[in-house]
Amino acid sequence: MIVTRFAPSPTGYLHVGGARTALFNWLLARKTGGKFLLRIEDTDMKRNTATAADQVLKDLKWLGIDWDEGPDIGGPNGPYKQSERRAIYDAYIAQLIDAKKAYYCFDTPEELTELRLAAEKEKRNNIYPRPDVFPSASDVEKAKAEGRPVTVRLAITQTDPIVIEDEIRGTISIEPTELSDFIIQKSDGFPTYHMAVVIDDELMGVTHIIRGQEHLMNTPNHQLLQKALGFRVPKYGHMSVTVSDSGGKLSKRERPKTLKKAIKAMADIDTDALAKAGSITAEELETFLKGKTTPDMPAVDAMAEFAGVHLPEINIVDFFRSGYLPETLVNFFALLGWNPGDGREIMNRDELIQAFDLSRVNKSNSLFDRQKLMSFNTEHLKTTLTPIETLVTHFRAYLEENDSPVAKADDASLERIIRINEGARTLEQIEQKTRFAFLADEAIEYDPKAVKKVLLKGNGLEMLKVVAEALATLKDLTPESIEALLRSLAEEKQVGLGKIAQPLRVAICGNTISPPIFDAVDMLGINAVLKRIENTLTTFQQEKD
RNA sequence: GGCCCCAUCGUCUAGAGGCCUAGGACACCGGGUUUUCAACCCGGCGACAGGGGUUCGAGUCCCCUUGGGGCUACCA
Repeated sequence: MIVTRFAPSPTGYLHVGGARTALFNWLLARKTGGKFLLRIEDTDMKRNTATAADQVLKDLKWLGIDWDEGPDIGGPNGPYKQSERRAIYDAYIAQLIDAKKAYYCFDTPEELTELRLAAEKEKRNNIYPRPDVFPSASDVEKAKAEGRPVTVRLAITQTDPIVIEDEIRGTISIEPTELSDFIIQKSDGFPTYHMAVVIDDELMGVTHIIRGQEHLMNTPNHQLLQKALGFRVPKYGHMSVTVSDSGGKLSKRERPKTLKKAIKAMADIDTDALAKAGSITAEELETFLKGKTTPDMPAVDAMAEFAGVHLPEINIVDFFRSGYLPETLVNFFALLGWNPGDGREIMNRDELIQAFDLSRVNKSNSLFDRQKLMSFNTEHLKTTLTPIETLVTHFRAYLEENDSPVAKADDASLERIIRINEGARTLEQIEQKTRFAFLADEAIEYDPKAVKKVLLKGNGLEMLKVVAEALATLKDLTPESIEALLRSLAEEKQVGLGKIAQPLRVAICGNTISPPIFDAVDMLGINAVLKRIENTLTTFQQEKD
């Protein structure tokens, strides 16, 4: 049975790269009827945060990537947090030391830096100088007494090339002379990533490791470790990386970078208010704009919202907040470096699982194209692709996350809203087009451009009066009856429907963008419609005169 | 610098030596539809990085060059 895993280190939100890695492992497991494990790699005590681990789990769940064993649900090979597996690692490290396959080191960080600098200067690889005689237990005591750090390194004694049979890249061979004895236990007693990952994958029965290209050069080390410990070698597959369409790596830094650029371009922004919006001091804002410091993510997000800047989505939550569907992301990520080979692009989860094949994964890097993502979202937003109940659930979650007034609507209304907005690109667009119906009549904000073009120029206001009179006589209010009424009105007045619909639209929505006008009127209800027309007439009649 | 990986339209890609006059999708441009924004329909633009081989025949195999990426930590 194929067993795959996703092993994030909890240092922040789940990002695009991590989600893609998780997805490929998950697809492989689901396709083959195998198991998919989740393991938290929290051996770096300096970087981990407890909430980050929970957030990663939450993000995966939102994407619909589920696991068969993991920190929250347990399993036969737990615990699934590396910080809770210390005893296991210690035993294997002791085993390697006893067998003289690993040895203690007592170098200070300064000494190691010196070694590295010397190697750089001489233009050679930084290979750690292995002592001829390995330090003994008493040497360890002595070093500790002197206050020196104690670490453990693996002795690399193999002379044959290390061969990686990569499921994606084919055979890769590396000379052992390129490899340095690396640390397997840190001075704080924790194993390094290399040690922990090798032991866990063995003990948890992981058969296939699909990971990013950044791990390719770790693999010889891992294989050496497996050999030294008498473990089996799992199958490896190293995926290409995905880079951002705004240039460079798809990294967290993109959001602050974009914000900084946008703020600098705004000549007349109130910096004090901006700093306040981000809950940072004016000084902090200043150093940020000078490029010296970077505020934390919540501050960046808050300031972006204040300034009305759209930040590039990097983390999975960013896509959620921007109104993308998890179905879209899963579909899109899967196609970044893989394709079914039959030309299909828009696929749901089951189709992806059905079609997935490791041998069709590409080797070349790809660019994250947000426009294509948006087009995918448009497709997944259609009820022909995604069940309406699913769309309603996602829409409600989106509305609640963003504190939208539309969240007041019941499920039946949300369903209707989604249906009449078929063709929208994101949930955000649907929300923007619909929120007019959930605001107080007096809270409508008129778009000056729309007012000028539709109401003040020409006879927009007169038409509005006519429409109001006609609507007031309408008995049963349905989109169909409204349509019939407005159409006959247009005919009677010898004008196009637009001459009637547009003023009405601006009157009830405040701008020229709305769902189809008949639905918009119906949704709002006749009383509110008449009230808003009246408000509009009184507000702009004088302005025109 | 060293080691490793990669290379087809702007982007994601199809392509397993003759099915290639290189196909699709997104984007872009033009047109249609239309009560707005979208969506939708039709059409168009547009690529084998360069150079050597191998072969009757190369986008496909080999080599070199160039370009891009990754790694080079007591981070994962």
